Amino acid sequence: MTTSRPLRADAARNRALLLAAAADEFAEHGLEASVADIARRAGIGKGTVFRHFPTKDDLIAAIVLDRIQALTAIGERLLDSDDSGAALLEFLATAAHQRQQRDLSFLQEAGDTRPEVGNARTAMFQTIDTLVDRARADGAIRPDVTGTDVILLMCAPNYVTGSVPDASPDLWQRYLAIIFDGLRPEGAHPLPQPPPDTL
Amino acid sequence: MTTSRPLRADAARNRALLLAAAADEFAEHGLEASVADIARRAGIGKGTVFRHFPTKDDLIAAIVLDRIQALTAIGERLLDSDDSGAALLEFLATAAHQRQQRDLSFLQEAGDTRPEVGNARTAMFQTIDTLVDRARADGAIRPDVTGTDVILLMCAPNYVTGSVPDASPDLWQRYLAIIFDGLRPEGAHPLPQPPPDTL
DNA sequence: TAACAAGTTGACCGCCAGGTCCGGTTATCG
DNA sequence: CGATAACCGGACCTGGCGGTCAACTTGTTA
Repeated sequence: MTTSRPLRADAARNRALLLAAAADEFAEHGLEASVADIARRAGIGKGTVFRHFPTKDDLIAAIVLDRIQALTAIGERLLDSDDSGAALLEFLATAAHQRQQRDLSFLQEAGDTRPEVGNARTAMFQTIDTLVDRARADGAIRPDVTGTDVILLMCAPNYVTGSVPDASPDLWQRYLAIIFDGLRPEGAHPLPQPPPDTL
Repeated sequence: MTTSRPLRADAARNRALLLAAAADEFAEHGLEASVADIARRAGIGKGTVFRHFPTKDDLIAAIVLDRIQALTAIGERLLDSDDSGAALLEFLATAAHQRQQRDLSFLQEAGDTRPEVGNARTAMFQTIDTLVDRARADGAIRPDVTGTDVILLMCAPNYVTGSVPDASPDLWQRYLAIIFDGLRPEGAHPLPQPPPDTL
């Protein structure tokens, strides 16, 4: 973690503009948004983008890393909650709400092969595992679901909602509620397949 | 529906090879599979692809249309079932199983602006609506979910499963079961948002 | 304020995927 | 069997993308 020289004032401003613009553009058009569009939206030249991030994947990784760390922090904080079931639900709500609009499923796909992202992801997975273990121990969720299940399902509300043209921005809450009802112990039917072991 | 001239023998064979290869390639690599790869897989030239389908989107539309119609037929057949809840579950299982492996969420995105696809989609939606109405009338699913909800959720099991590297090909069944448990009346909690009206 | 390093920019490059086209091939029918 | 039209194929075109670079601008610091 060598911080080298401090960034020049305008460079720091441009970097912030760039990150914001990239997040917006990715939220609207998915990861295939072009670097030129991002630069235009940020009001900077395309070359500047590549000065801050040598590769488009590096840009994506930076945003993804930020989101993962933010989510992990929230999950960590929720570990102190009294109601473990409500804590898990709130975590899932935050996760769904954070990445608005389009896909940007930063859980698996994006920014792999970048060790920092992989490490952050692993940390987040561990936090989720703990959150789920507590909820299960308290009987807030059914005994046969695992942390991996929750990790996989946590993207679903946004995905499901993503294809509705004029949806309310809170529509994801409806599907999170339905899916979470499926995670509850009441009225649970046996599951036909074991959970995956590797992610 | 003017059938014009019957296709020449080899042309019909190539068309069949092409459709099969395209379906496989799309299943493996998603819609961004290249036309060149599809042609190579089918053992035909790239020009032949564009002879049968003027545009890649036309190719996609053809496959999507076929899938939609097949699904609609299955749904129609399941309307005769005694157990409306089991019928709905089987329909969702068929839908999830049909489009194996990767995304290919042919419900909304793909092949829009093509009227035939839109019409077929509308027909499928109506069939699903009927299926859901019966299940709800029989108390097999909770009263506050609509056909639109089911339409949106039906892609989720495959999506969720798609990002697991070495998943069992039947893993989607696990998540379909969880989500379907969320649709059941037992232990249902009130939903925070109304369903979308337009699709 | 002067001088330099850091930052910026947009023209430019190579690549790749969709789409075109025309010379060669082949099924079909009288 | 032979003529013809339908069909095939791959070289070619084109546009848009990620990424590079050298000339220019600007924040910084002594």
